[in-house]
Formats: sequence, structure tokens, C-alpha cells
Amino acid sequence: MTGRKRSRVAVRFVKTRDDHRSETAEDYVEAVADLVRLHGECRVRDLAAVMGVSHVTVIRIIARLQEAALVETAPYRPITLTPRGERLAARARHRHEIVLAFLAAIGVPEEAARRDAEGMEHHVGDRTLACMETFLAGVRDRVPAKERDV
Amino acid sequence: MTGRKRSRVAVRFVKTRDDHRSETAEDYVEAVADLVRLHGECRVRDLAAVMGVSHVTVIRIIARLQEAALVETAPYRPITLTPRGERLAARARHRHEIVLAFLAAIGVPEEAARRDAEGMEHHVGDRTLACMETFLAGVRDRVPAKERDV
DNA sequence: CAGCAGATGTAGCCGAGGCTACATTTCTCG
DNA sequence: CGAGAAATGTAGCCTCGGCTACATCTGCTG
Ligand SMILES: [Mn+2]
Ligand SMILES: [Mn+2]
Ligand SMILES: [Mn+2]
Ligand SMILES: [Mn+2]
Repeated sequence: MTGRKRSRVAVRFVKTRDDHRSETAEDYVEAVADLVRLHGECRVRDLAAVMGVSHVTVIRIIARLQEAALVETAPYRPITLTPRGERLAARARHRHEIVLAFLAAIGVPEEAARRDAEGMEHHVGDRTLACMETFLAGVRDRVPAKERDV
Repeated sequence: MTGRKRSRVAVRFVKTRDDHRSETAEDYVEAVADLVRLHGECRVRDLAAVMGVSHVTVIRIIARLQEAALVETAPYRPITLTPRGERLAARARHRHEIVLAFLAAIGVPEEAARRDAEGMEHHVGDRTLACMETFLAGVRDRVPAKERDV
């Protein structure tokens, strides 16, 4: 390690920074999908309220997501997902749900689980996700649906 | 004025952004502590190698951490932790170790666990951390040290 | 159907954290 | 001792994602 190039350890930090680069896209398409499902349409103001940022921040981010062909919008019009956006939203939601259910399964209280899952989800790789699913399946086996609450 | 109608959901995203603001400090003081323990001192080039960034990035970040009274350094000299920095490093390492051990305990392979833990750790709140520790204690109970491997 | 309120867009600021290119300092070693 | 290499620092550029202030558009409602 002494005075060498990029250490083996560095790949972890590079991966984490990479996760963060995709995080905004994932959270936004997920939010767009939710808003369309819940309110029929997704407006800039809705996203601003959900994400807890100003409408200006939303506008700039949406512009980039349109560049990336994840959303479609026109001036003063609602925001919709492209097929690519839909697919990303579905993947993001699936992973989000598993992480959330997993935290609940190990006993984390509802609200804390929701809060921590929002950040953790973006760092959960395929292997970890698979282990969470296996764990959840085990819990379901041991405790049949009838006896579970929530 | 713009963000008056912040939804209840927004607190999760605000919390996640907050986690990210403390992330750099946590990872850097942890790395400084590790390097001092392993090599006797921590130089800019070591941090650059470990974090996988250029030395310029390290210099700027270290300057900010010094502002925050977490590290101490002088031009062309090694970097050390202040008492505050030591405490933060200890907390960060403790949480990091638990998250890593927890992932291993649910069956995530070594390298994947190390990679995912590096990002996940910063989003693990006290409640979640406590649940992970409880889970680990349970595993240790059920499978005594001698029979555990991997 | 006109005006106004609210939604959306634009301009321009900020800090964090990436980078390259070049300047300066330290330190090793012949 | 005194190069020259390696380490460190500086200048200046970039993107991302925050923000406020102000401009413009849309859609209601009186
Ligand atoms: Mn998220
Ligand atoms: Mn993160
Ligand atoms: Mn760490
Ligand atoms: Mn980390």
C-alpha cells in the first residue's frame, strides 16, 4: 500500500460514489411512478413536495432525466415516464420494497425502517438483495401469513 | 417560500441527504485512523490511494476536516486526528464493523459485503444498528464460535 | 373574458467533490 | 552536498444538486 497506486480498498469507495450517481434517477422515477399512480399525474410541485426540495431543483433534475430518456415532459405540462423510465422505476421499487421489508423483519420500527431504507437501498447489490430475499422467505415459512401482523 | 408544502415522505429524503453530508468526514477519519495504525503515519498520497481519488481532492477535503477540528496537519506534513476526530473515527468504525458482520451473517459473500457496507453504513440509524447487533448476538448464541466459519 | 394566484421557468449564486496542469517543497541517494 | 524524483500545494475547470429572486405562463373564478 505504501506509496502505491490505487489500493484494492479503493474499489469500495468508487462503487459507493457510483451508487450515488444513479441514486437521483432512481428516486425520481420511483416518485414519478408513485405520483402518477396516486394522483393520475405528476407535476413539478408534487415532486418538490415529495423530495423536500425547491421546484427549481426539480426542474433541473427532470431536464437531465429527459436527456437520459427516462422521463418525458413539455413546458408547463405534467411529467411522464418513458418505457426506460418505467423499467428503472419498477426495478428501483422492487429493491426498495425488499430492503424495507427486510428491515421490518429484523425488528426495525416502521418509521425508522422507512427512513434508513431510503438511503440504504442504493447500496444494496444483487448478492445482498438475494440474501435479503432468502431471509424474508425463511421468515414467511416460519411464520405463516395468518400469524403475521403489520 | 417555495417548499412550504413539504410532504411527510420528504423527511426520508432530507435524512438521506443529511447522511451524505457526514459521509466524507466519517470515511476520511476512519481511513486516517487505519493508516496511522497500519503505517505509523497518514500521508496525502495514502489517502488518495485508499479513497481512489486524486491527491488534489484529498488536500481540499482534509482542509475542510481541519476547519471542522477533526484532523490536524501542516504543509507537507502527515495528517493526524484530533481528539474529536478520534472519537468520530471510533464511532464510524464500530458501526462499519457491525454492518459488515451483519451482512456476512445473512450470507453475503465477503467481497460483496465489504463493497455494500461501505455505502450502507452511513444510512444505518441507531434503531437499525441495534437490531443488527441483536441479530448478531442471536447468531452467536445459536452457533458457538467453534462451528462458525467464513 | 379578464385578471389574478399559483405553477412553472430562468438567471445566477453557492458548496461539495471530481479532475488536469503546473509550481513548489521534501527527501533520498549517488 | 546537491541533483532529481516524489510528494504536496495551487490554479482553474467541471458536474451535481442545493438555494433565492424574478419572469412568464395557465387555469380559475368572479
Ligand atoms: Mn432512495
Ligand atoms: Mn448513500
Ligand atoms: Mn466506513
Ligand atoms: Mn463508508
